[in-house]
Amino acid sequence: MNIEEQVELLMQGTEYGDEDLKKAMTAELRERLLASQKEGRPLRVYCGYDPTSTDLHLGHTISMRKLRQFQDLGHEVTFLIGNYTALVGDPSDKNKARPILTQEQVAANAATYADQAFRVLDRAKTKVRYNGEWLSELSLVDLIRLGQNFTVQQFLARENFANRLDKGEPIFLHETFYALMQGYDAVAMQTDVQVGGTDQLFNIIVAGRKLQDALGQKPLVGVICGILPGTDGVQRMSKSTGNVIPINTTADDMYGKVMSIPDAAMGKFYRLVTRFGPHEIDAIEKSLAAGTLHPRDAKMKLAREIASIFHGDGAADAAQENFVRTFQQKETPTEMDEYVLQSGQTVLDVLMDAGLAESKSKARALIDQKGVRLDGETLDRGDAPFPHAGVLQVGKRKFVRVK
RNA sequence: GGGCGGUUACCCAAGUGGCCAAAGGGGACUGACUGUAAAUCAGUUGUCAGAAGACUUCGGAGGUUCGAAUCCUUCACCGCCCA
Repeated sequence: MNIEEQVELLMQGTEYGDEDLKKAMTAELRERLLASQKEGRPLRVYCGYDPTSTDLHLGHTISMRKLRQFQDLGHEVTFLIGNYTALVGDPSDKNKARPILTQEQVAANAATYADQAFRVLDRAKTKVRYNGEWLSELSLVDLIRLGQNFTVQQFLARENFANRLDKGEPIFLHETFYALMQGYDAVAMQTDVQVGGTDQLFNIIVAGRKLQDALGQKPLVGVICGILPGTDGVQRMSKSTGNVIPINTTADDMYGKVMSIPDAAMGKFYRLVTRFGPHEIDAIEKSLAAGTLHPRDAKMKLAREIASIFHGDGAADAAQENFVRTFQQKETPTEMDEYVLQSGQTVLDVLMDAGLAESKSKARALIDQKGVRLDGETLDRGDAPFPHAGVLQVGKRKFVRVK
């Protein structure tokens, strides 16, 4: 892959919100890649993760995919665990008071986090480091000196803060330290390239570059990844909006959830979380536009790719077969959970007990809505005894074999 | 330290004494249709009850009232302004 193609790949899916900045970063990246090639020195690339939660979803993997691209091009990638920042408690996506994590919790979270990350990253080529390594060494004086490189106005101009100021939402003082701490990470690791989401634009472009410059290093190149929408196709994928595609789920579920995204969102998914390069994606979009590729097939390709990343080709193919069988041919899946019928149970009892409904009210609603079938026959009496053994179906995609 | 305001269901948010199990939006779920778990349209979304209805819920705890998400007291957390 020549340098131009590398630049194109590495800038795929990036979003700077400003054309000039994007041009500048693209140019600097090109320059860095050329220098790296000439000197035979891999670029030092990193992305930081605060292990505050353990349930990763597809949205979290965007930056990992980007790191992987650097990795595949032979650069040195560090998966930085923000154990020190996590101890402080990041309030940036504050909704609820974030509990301060203990060291043990952070370590445990970090372990599961890294474990999930290595489904995207190449474990053998990844350095794992903790920012407590150097942040815990900083004294108050050091912090003050770092702070001397910034003005309050710079922080207030930051979109994130400006919005919150406008809306009367809290801005915690230590959030300003956050940028400094993160910037110092870049310095401590002598970073060439830092990867992050658009919410990290300030921390990366302003804080990181400025501190490096002030401390005599060449300012890093920021690779700012775009935002992945959730299953609704519009809002950012996030647990609180309930539109996530989790990493720790079955291949079938993952495949199906990807199939449920609106057609319009496919482009972003292709660019942000798959292994496809610019030319392949381009070709797909051209055929879509020309009508030679059916949107459903484009989405199936996407779903298979994503399932394959996390579960391997075999499981992804099986998921695809199941999908076609169940939803396109309306047949029952080959494998399903089993439930042993007990005497005297009503339809409602079985729905509840087999985990197909959370409450009797919900179960009743499902029956009223004609969403409950036994061997293809719609059941309309919840209080009636369960008729007979067979395949119990709730909605389009929940099946249980009742014995 | 002083003054004012806020805390509502999965999320956002309306509601300022009965018509409130609580508007609206998002999400989720179901049905129809389809090209798919897309789009579109319709419906459901506290719990229990076959139903009428009953019970629990609006930051926590008390209180006023025939009646409270709404008024009072107090506690907790948060915001804004002034210092």
